[in-house]
Order: sequence, then C-alpha cells, then structure tokens
Amino acid sequence: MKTYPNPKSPSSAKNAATKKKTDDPKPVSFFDVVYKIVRKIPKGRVTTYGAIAEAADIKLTPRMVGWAMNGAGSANPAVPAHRVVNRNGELSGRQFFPTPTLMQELLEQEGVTIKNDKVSDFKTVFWDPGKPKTASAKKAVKKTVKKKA
DNA sequence: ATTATGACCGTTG
DNA sequence: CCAACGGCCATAA
Repeated sequence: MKTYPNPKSPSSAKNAATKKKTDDPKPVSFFDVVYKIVRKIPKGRVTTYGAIAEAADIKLTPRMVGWAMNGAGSANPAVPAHRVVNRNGELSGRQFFPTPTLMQELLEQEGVTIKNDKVSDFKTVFWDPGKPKTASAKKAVKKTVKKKA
C-alpha cells in the first residue's frame, strides 16, 4: 500500500451511517449491504468475501467486500470483520485490525480453532450467507463442482 | 475523464 | 504442484 489514500476516510463509514456529500444518488452505500451480511454471521462461524459478494447479489466483487470492511471498524454497530476470511480460510484481514492478533483472539473466543493464522475446520465453521432469492438457482450450480484440477 | 490500487477469486502457464 | 495474470467494481488522486 504505497499510495494508500484513506479507506476509513469520512467518505466511507461515515457515509454509511450518515449521508455526506459524496453520496447523493445512492441512499445507502454498498458498505451497508456488506455490513448487513457480516452482522448476520452466527457466532463461531466464518464466511468468505466471495460468499458475501454473492450474497450481495454479485453486485460487488470480493475486493469491494474487503474494502468495505475497512470502514467496519467505524461502522455502527461494529461489524464482526474477524469472522470474514478469504476463500483459503486465512485471516488475511488480521493485519488491518487494531492488533494483528485480535482477529485470531476473537475467533478463538467464539470457539473457532485457528491454526497458523488459518481456520482449522474452515469448511465446518464456514457459514454461507445464503441467497434468499437465488436460492433455487443455487441448486443448479451443484456444489459437487468442487473438483479443481 | 483517466490511472492506479485493493482484507479476492479463478484460470492459465 | 506452485507462480503469475487478469477480471471484477469502487474509491482516491
């Protein structure tokens, strides 16, 4: 992050709660969507950015999810960003927490086992936000497609 | 308006 | 199997 601007700038989290100047056309920023989903994550459960993105209706990309989490710390109520990991189950965002170890600590407190900064039973503790509308379409995708190469 | 970056993901080499 | 690249949408300069 060389030219890292300022993600938690007033135009991010602040906007989510209180509309400022940079958001007129949109009543709510896409941050709110992410926050809402993340807050839905049950305790002791984790999810991936991609899952959140899909839960958001694919309107966003995993990257935007992570970017939105930047304002999570300033969001109200606080967003359990520690329950959000990448598809590899790694605590990629731990570095962005007040303390790099805080994310792991929180997860362990909830009963999630962390191994080498990664979720042990990631697939087990993994929680899918679920797509209410595209629920039926989800079946068509068949999860058995897990095979990689 | 254009360029560059990002708490990612999937495919290609 | 491991490494590298591009794609995706949004924000900041």
